[in-house]
Amino acid sequence: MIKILLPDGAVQEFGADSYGKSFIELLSSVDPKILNTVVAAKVNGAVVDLRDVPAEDCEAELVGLDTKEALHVLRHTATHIMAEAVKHLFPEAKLTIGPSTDTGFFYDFDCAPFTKENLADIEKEMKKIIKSNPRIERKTLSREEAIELMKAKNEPYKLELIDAIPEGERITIYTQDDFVDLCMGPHLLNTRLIKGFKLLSTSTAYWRADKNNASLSRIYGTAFFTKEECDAYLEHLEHIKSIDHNKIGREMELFTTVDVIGQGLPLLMPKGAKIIQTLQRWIEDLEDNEWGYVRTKTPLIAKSDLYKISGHWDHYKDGMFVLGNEETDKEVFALRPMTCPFQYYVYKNGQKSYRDLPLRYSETSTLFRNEDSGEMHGLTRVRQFTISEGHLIVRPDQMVEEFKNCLALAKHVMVTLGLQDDVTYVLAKWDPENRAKYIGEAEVWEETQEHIRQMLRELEIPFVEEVGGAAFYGPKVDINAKNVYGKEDTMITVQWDALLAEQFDMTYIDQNGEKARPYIIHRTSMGCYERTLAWLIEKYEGKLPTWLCPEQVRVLPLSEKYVDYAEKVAKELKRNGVLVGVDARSEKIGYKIRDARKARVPYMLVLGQQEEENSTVAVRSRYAGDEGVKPLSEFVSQICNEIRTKEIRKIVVTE
RNA sequence: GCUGUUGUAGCUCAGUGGUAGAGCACUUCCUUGGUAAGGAAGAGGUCACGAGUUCAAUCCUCGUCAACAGCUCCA
Repeated sequence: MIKILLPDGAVQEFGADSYGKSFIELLSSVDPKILNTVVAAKVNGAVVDLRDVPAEDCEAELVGLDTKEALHVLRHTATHIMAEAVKHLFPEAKLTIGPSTDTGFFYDFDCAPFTKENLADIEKEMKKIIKSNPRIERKTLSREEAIELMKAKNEPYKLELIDAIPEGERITIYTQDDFVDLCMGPHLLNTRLIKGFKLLSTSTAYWRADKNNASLSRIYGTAFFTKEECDAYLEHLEHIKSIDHNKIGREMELFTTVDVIGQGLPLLMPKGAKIIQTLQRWIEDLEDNEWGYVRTKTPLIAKSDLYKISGHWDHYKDGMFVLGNEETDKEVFALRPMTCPFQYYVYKNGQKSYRDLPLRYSETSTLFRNEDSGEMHGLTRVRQFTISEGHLIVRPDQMVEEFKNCLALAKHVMVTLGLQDDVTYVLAKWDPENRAKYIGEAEVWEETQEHIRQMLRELEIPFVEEVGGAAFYGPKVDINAKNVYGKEDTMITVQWDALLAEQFDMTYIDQNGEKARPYIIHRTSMGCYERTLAWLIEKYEGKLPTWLCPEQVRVLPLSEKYVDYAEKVAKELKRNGVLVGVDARSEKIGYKIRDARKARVPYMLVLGQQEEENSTVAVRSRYAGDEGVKPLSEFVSQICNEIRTKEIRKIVVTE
């Protein structure tokens, strides 16, 4: 019996006389109109083509146009149409792969790179094809037939793909017009469903994502069932561009880059530096005063000998900035890419008792990593950056509690920054299938991971688990965040390390008077100040919480005769720890308000509301609109309170 | 690191084989107490850097540096 759940909610059953018929035929027998509202079928969770013949004991639902799966089908078909258009215009282009993605589709061709003009031509050709509404047909071929076909079509990459298909798996091709592609499907029945599409960009990509392979020309595009959705998405892309930290961070004069200084070396300007200073002071005080950390300050460079002990010299030399020449110089130095061994030697100064532990070392640590030249991006991927790095040296019996506290601190930081809902906590585990990569016993790994799992639950932190992501010495928790383009970066990490203490011969004297190995926790509470700033800018669209703003209030005298008064007000605010600017220029108030908005200043005080000085001021808030007229003292205490409590105000976009 | 695009005034961008333009910003003066632009005048650039071709290069060629996008990487 074949059961199909129809769009109207009814279940249609088909008996033996319908066996061997495709979904298309079955649905047509019920009502041909259904085929205009569905694009695929779903059997046991897998999306299958309507051209498929269902099994005799099959239960299927239909994939309607409003589903995520349908969009993938649509986009997959769109990328085929694009490939057809490319083949029409550039017959020499060789096909490779062209999948749909969550936001659109792409196709990689082996041919000369495409230009913007090419893109417009290809789009035109696609429109022509869609309008002609070609029949999209599917054929199942034997391996030999498929090989012969692709040989005849002169598609070497497709031959390679056929080669990779496991023996016994069905090989299908889809055709429309003169276009043939090796493809598993499913695809649309009707190209006219593609009502809105747009080719977005070109780039290159390596064949099979391997940089030793041929460089292919890729075209990105997106497609929707309606033109409105497509337009809305394009608008969304524009919006994203307008909140990219790399754009508005420069506009807001938070940072800049300079050719002669170098790649990945942004300059933090006064406003950007102020924000980072605020973050840094907050974190340092928090760690030292409330979480029991002690501070170290260790060198930014060290002899190569140190890195030879730590293993970096052998495994990470390309990633380090080396000072000097190994061949000719007596001593060679390198800028540090991490702080671990430096803090280990702080620990190793003097014998430690079990009573000394845990020792929580923290350092606002500047690191240098010689990233590949194409990797740099704004403030998120740089060659010099500063993190609040810490190493906790603890007794094994203290490990769980200390690890949990590190997670709790990380959560506190995220919550205070208003970012807790935007991050993913990842428990990176070992891979039991690949034991060679890890050190230690399986039971210990499983036990440790269960400890961490338990901690995350107790702290009410939602998390995902990732097999194989652990460091070789132990599991870790990474706190990841996505930028506006959806790219994920690690913001904070807490790592369990029961191993390195041995490599560095770190010991303490236990209760029995014997030498024992401590455990180590590597952790950050603010992973990278530069990256965090970038993320804050994007999250708040440049409108940072007041306590982080480099300028929290701007005083705007309505005319020059209020300038003195404005300065008095500014002084009063400054005395209360508020970062304040005064705009004394004599242009119309409109200019001043525009400038303050451009600088994303949370509050504006418009002076001159009343004849009598010191009585009241008009308060405008970028976040909450016009707050009206109130006594200055009331306003001062309001904003001071807000800064003290690190209140995250709800953002109301008024621009 | 790879591929492509880009680099002209503080910003956004035009433009040309015969050593440069616009709008905004800036400065001065006038005007104006009120929510994104009142008027007038002025100042500003080795056209990223270096080499080559040419009588002549901002423009053409090559190299370098940097920015952007994608890929690849991220202990």
